[in-house]
Amino acid sequence: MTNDDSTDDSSQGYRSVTLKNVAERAGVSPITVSRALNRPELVSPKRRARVEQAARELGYVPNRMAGALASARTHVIPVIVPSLSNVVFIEVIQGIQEVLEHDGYQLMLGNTEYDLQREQTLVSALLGWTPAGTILAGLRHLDETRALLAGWGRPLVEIMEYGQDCIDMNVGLSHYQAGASMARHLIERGYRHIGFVGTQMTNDYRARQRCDGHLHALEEAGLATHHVFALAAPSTPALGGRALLAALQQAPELDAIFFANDDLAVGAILQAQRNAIPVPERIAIAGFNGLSLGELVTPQLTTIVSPRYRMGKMAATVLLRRISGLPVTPRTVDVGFSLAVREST
Amino acid sequence: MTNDDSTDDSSQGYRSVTLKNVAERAGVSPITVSRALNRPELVSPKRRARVEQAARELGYVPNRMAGALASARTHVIPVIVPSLSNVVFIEVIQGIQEVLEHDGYQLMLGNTEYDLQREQTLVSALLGWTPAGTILAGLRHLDETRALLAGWGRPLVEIMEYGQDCIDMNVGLSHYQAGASMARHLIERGYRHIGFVGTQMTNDYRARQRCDGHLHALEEAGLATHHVFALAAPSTPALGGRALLAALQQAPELDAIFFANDDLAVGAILQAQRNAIPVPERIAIAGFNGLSLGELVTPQLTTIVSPRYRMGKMAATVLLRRISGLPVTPRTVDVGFSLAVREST
DNA sequence: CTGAAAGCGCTTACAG
DNA sequence: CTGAAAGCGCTTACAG
Repeated sequence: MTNDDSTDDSSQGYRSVTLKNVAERAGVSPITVSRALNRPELVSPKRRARVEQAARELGYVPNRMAGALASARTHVIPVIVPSLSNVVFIEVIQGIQEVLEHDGYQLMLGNTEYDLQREQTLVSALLGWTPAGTILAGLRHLDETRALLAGWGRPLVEIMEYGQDCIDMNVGLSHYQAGASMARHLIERGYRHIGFVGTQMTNDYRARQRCDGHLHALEEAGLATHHVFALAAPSTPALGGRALLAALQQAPELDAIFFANDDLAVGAILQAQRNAIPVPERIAIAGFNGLSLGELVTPQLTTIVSPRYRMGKMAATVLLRRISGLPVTPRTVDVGFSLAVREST
Repeated sequence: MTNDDSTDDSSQGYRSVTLKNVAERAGVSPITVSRALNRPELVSPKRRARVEQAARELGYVPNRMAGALASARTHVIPVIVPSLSNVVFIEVIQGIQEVLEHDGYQLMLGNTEYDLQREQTLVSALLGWTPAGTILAGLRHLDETRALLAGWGRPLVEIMEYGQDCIDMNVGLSHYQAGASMARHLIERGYRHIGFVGTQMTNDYRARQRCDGHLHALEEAGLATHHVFALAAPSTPALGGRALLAALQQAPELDAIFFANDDLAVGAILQAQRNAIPVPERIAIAGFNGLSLGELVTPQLTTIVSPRYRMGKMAATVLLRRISGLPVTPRTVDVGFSLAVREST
């Protein structure tokens, strides 16, 4: 069923109920309608009621484009992440969304798929919405992107990782330290042949940072550091399972594997179970993220817990503070991480 | 570090490079700039080059608000879903996003949290962006919402479920039939005391439809239909595990449980493993969705596979067809489902 | 192929 | 408390 009501609807040239229509119906000027709707305290109760009724009767929906253009301000916040397949980003987005929505801001989602060139295109397109501020995953961007954002002059939060050199504000954690922390745990437990399995490490430089931290810790302990397995496909439990088997075949001396994330690690545990490989006796398994699934598998997964939801909320909160002109100090926040030692190591 | 460059940046009254600025720099009229950027074939190569260079030098980003207002058309598509915690919606969104982005449309995300009143608020707010079309999860809405959308006059696709009474277009599957299909499978396998476990069934009426279909099939087979466990919290594997134990305690005669989704069912399998409850010998377990994790757990999960990603792509595709004025027949598509019989039943 | 004029729907100072 | 005027940055016919 198509619908052809009220106004002239030529499918493209469709124009809906406007401020002016409401004004006519309420018998006031357009400007009074605008005020009655946006700053009701400035309008007499009587007229306000008339306007509100007229708006309701007409099914008036304010045109945000016009409002934004006239006021040179919007309630749009682009949020640009490298992936949606990873639950981690979903949780961050949920934290952000909750805060934004509470204050009447609309999230606009961009997905770079770990491609900095796509990020550049997205940033440039989204700035065309004259957003009030922006949230961007990561601290690494093309020079062009950095320049664009630096010259933009509105609040910006870079999230996920913590480091120097942010453009405006930064809320994240050190992936290098997280990697080192897990490696030290494995070393303390007595493992001596520790491998690392990651995916898409060329583009996912945060996973690479965890790997680097891990390698650094191994080196410090005088252990071999050449057991790094880098896979091309996106992380899934199934891939983790296959990677476990492949790694054990290629390097039977391995006694522990640190997976770049919990998706892979959980898959490895499930695969080990299928193949009757004792974990952690034959091979210890560790992950990164702290997904709840890790507590349900047997053995339960040792992992590093990152405060994703909280990071999202915090990023949105400092952004909105800056947007409303309030001071934000410090400009950078390390949300940290914690090591959850469970049964798999 | 804050940035204060170029233009006057009073943080709110900030205005950026405009068409006019580019025109001045290129030594042409604004209208030529607009054309050079939007319909380059209408402009002489020489001027076009001048314009493009000026735009690049100035870092010009077109103001979409102004463009939208002037042309009465946007490239915005709101996508409204009931939840982001559920991977299912993420996959649908990915499918949609891929198609939209390819055609230069921007997805605007709304999350109702299974609350029809919130849906109404969101729809009304998002229509203010004068979107080119809309994608909305579900066929049930408040009367107010239906009226608003029916009067709106632009293309709309309702997704996830298939049924009569869509407002404009519909791409989905029958949850009632899916539920019945799984129940019949369990009956064929010889199970006679079959329970159903679902969460938030008051609001998640698609889960309720699966339950209804399941109950109908049991009734047809002359089996008891009173083993329905409705939980209040959102679905997680952990909750599924707890629900399994609770159900077996309350109704020890149960020999099979159909979980409303794979999140719950996978958790139940993992929990059974921990508690050494043989699956399917003591209790058969089935799910709904076809998440890949179901193939990794032991025993592998019997489930119903829904084509989420494909549904998302299809919905976006028919929407864009309608937006560009092409005919779409039929207006409703049943994407179907398939029963994946694995080890857990 | 190029430009002057009008207008999209709203808000912002500015007067009353 | 209320309204007339100007303008936000762009595009759309309409003339040349």
